[in-house]
Amino acid sequence: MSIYGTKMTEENKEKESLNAVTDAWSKNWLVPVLLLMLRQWSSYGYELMEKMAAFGLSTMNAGTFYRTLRQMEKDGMVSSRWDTSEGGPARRVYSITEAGENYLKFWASSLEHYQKMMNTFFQLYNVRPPQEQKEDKEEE
Amino acid sequence: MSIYGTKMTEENKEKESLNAVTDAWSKNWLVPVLLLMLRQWSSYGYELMEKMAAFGLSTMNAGTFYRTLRQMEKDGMVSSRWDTSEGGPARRVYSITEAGENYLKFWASSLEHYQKMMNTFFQLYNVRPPQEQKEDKEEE
DNA sequence: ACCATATATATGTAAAATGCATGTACCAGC
DNA sequence: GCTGGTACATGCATTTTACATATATATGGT
Repeated sequence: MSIYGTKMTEENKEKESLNAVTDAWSKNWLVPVLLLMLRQWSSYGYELMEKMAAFGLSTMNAGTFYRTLRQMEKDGMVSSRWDTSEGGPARRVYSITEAGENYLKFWASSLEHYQKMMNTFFQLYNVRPPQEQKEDKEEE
Repeated sequence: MSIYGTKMTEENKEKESLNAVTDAWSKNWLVPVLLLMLRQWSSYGYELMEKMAAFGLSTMNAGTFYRTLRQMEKDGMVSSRWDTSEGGPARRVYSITEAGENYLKFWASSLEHYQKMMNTFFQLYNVRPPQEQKEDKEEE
């Protein structure tokens, strides 16, 4: 399965720059979405990675993904314990912490600021369709 | 650094994590906002930097800012020429290119996708206030 | 038993991005 | 001459990221 580590064969460049943008989004959303998931059920890296893919966030490679989780634990947003009850290799099961809940709360509030940015962007974007004034001088 | 949490000197933890998030936003918005500005008038780094600050995007340091512009030129989104007509040091004046316009167009369309993400986030965020189900197991 | 595959996590390392300080240069005012 | 503002650039150390690889457990096929 290639949820992770898909290498690009370099023939479709538009798609490439498209991914450049969506990847930037994903990077910002990774932590909050993980916290959202963990707020519902505690879970472990491999499963979270699959859910992220289903969520539409093209995850980075697995290594970085796991390291992100460990970093979140260092930052106190989640805590982890080993689970060997199921068959197969042991799972590191993460649970959201109080600090993680607070981070989510903060994230939600900051989205409003982001909403304003988006509105401002569209205002500026729609106002003047790109005409021939590129070679102007700037006034002061 | 720990984020927004249980164990921190509480000096100004909110401010710290707030900046962590808004900086991530700013980084994403830098290129599209620069292109928006250049679509209106060609301009140069120093002026663009001031406008960005006025725009509310806490810019990175000047060095990285200039490097970003040069990188945008390498990527074909802008083109530049020297302007020595005004007094003072020469200015590298940037103009948006066709590719830059296309990038803006793509950015605008991707914002719609982003809008959906925000809505999904809030749906999940508002549905279940954090109760005591953290210690659940996952089903299959 | 042997081997391939899927599951599950982690790390070594090189490349890329970033922050910070510093350098170059032009001009105005004192 | 000296200082300060404007304008752009680079050197270098730190941080972040991608990519490949390593470790370990269980299952199914031959």
